[in-house]
Amino acid sequence: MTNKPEEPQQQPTLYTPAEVANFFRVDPKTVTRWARTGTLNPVTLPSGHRRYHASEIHRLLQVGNAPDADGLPADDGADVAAASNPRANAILNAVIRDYFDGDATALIRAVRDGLG
Amino acid sequence: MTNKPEEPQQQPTLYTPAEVANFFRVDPKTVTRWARTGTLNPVTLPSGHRRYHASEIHRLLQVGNAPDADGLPADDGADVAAASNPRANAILNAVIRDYFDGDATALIRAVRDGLG
DNA sequence: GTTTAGTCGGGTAATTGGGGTA
DNA sequence: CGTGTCCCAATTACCCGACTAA
Repeated sequence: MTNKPEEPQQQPTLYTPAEVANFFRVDPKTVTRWARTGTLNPVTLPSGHRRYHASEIHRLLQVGNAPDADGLPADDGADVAAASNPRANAILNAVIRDYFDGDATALIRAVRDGLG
Repeated sequence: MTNKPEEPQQQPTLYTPAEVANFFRVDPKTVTRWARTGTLNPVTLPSGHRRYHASEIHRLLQVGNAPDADGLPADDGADVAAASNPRANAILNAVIRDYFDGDATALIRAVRDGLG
C-alpha cells in the first residue's frame, strides 16, 4: 500500500483540476478549457491528464482580487506579514484562513471598520 | 478517494452572479453594475466573468439590514468579519498588540504589502 | 488484480458580460 | 441616479461514455 501521502512540500506544488475549479468556483471542465486555450500552462501527464502550477493559480486569483495592484508578486495571502515579523505570519495566515474565507482583502476591510 | 493530504483547504467560497442576485432579490445585471461601480470587489476570471466573495456578500447583507434571504447558507465554519465576530476580533487585537505594537495601521500595511 | 473517484473527449443548454434603452 | 429589460457574442455548466490515477 502506497497510499500514505507524505507531505514534504518542497517541490513546486501542483493542483488537480478539481482543486483549481474549487478555487475559482467553476466547473472542472472550465479549467480544462483554460488549459486548452492557453490561459493556463499545466503539466501534462503521459496519459493526458493535467496538473496545474500553484503559483500560476495564485497569480490569477490575485489579479482578480486586487485591481489596484501595481505589481503582481506571485503569492497569495500566505506570508502577508512575513516581511514585518516572521512569527506573525502563521497567526495572521490562520486568521485569514479561518475567519475571512482566505480572503486577505476582507481582513483589511474588517480591520479598518472594526479597529480603525 | 483514500486520503487527502492535509493541505490548507482554504475554500474562498465564492458566489456566482446568479447566486448573489438571488440573495439581494435583484437582477444579475444589477450585481454586475455593483461590481463595475466598485460597490463589490469580486474575483475576475480570465474570461472576464466574476465570482463574488462570500464574506463580502454576507457582510453587505448584514449591514444593509438584510432580509433573511432564503437559501442563504448559514456560513458554518468561516465567519464574516471581525467586526461582527468577537472571537476573530480578539485574535486580531492580540496580533496587533503583540506583533505590531498596537498599531492597527501597521497590520493593514503589512497585509497590503503582502498582497502586492 | 479490483475498486473508487477523478479526468479526459465532445455536444448542448444555460449563464454571463457589454451596450443601449425604457 | 439606480434598476429592469432586450439584444448579441462569448463563456460556462451539465449531459454522456470511456479511460486514468490512487
